[in-house]
Amino acid sequence: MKRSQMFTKTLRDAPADEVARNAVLLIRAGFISKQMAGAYAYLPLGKRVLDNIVQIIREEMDAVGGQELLMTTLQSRDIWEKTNRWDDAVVDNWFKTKLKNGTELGVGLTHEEPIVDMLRLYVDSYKDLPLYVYQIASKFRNELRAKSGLLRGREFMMKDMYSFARTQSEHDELYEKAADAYTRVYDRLGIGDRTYRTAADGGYFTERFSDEYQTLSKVGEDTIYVDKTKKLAINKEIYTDENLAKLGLVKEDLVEEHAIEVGNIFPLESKYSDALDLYYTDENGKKQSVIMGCYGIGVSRLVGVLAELFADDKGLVWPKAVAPAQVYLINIGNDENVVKNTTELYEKLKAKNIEVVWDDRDARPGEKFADADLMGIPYRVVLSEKLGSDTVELKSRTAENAELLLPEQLIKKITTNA
RNA sequence: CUGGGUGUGGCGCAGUUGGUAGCGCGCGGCGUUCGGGACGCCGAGGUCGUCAGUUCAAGUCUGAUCACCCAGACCA
Repeated sequence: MKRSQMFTKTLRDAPADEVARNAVLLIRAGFISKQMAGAYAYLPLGKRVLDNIVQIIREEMDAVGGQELLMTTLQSRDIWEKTNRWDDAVVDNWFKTKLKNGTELGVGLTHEEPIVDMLRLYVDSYKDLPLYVYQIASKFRNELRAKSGLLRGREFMMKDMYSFARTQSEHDELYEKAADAYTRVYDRLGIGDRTYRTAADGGYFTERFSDEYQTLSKVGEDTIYVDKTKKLAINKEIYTDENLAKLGLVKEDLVEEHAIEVGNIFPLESKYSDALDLYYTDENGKKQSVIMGCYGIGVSRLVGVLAELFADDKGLVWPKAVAPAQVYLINIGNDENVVKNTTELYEKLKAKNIEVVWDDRDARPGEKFADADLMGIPYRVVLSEKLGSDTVELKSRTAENAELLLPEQLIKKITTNA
């Protein structure tokens, strides 16, 4: 993509109505645009990051047998009444709307009810189970207070998966398989080393513990106690001697940390399946309850988490796995040969399927460097008269110094490291 | 929802005791520049969040309202 054709621009000043680092940087760099408190539009660069994260999650869910589908945002009231989750006194962050004829509808804040209700048509026999289904879609929650940029919005992108098992032990297997998939997702996103599986309150869903995935960060809303050796943690909300014993954690090994919840998984037992009449017939012709689990990842929140975590005083620093492009290509000056060589390199990189933003604007070097840094593209490549016609300069976003290479060496280096 | 704060060209801000709006960035033109956000000259762009009121006169005072930010509570 040529920079001169991108419709977004970078901003020198931070927006006045944002304080959160993730929002400030993402807006300044032209990745997102605020529509209202808690609702952000994704501009081309931000959309690419979001898509890259989505793709990683999709691959890992598919790898454990997840089947992707897409439910509707509009939800009918009656199924939510069956589980007693329609009443605003019970679930207070609903967005609700009405049909012209007055019928009340819910705007999807989660999808247990509609998914279970829909599956009644397809799940009859023990032969139809076990099953994982998931979707990646927008969720709407009427939070009393949106805050922290992408970390807590009213409209956000979420991956929600649901598992359906015949027995508790089969469920436990599915649950752990999904947990492993979560670990792989966070590893691939570059936050595996600071993300902990964290025992938490099952909340509305279950008497058992749920598991949150918490990424250490000083801006996190949650307080957790981490056992770094065991790679486990416990949320402050259930931090009692009794629970520590249950989890096999020892107080002396725990460190208090702030963290951002980047995922959570819940054992649901048969709470929803029973309430919505989803049963199966076993080998003996007997009606049995379906044991469920649900598994959420805040996809758009992850964009914010990565922006928040991987940034320096110059701007964003994307991990290669999610960066909107791998290379920020810069020609310095408008010398005929430099432009010609840059054009050739640009075409070569594209031919190798390396995503590249070419800053072809008639701008001064400092401005191009500043934008390359602000946008956080992993590699910066410079061509100039000074370097001569067969030399290009490569600098990684996190490196202090640049190195000089031949164009072919550059391509080789990027393709092997990318 | 409770408490605190903020709304003035596209963005970031200033605006004295009420007297008809100004700066920086950005934008358009010309010229000089060209390895870390250059410089000069010229130019376009604002019913001061909205509504109502006080006043000869309101960006400035009063009331209401909307929006946004922060802290807390809330977040199944």
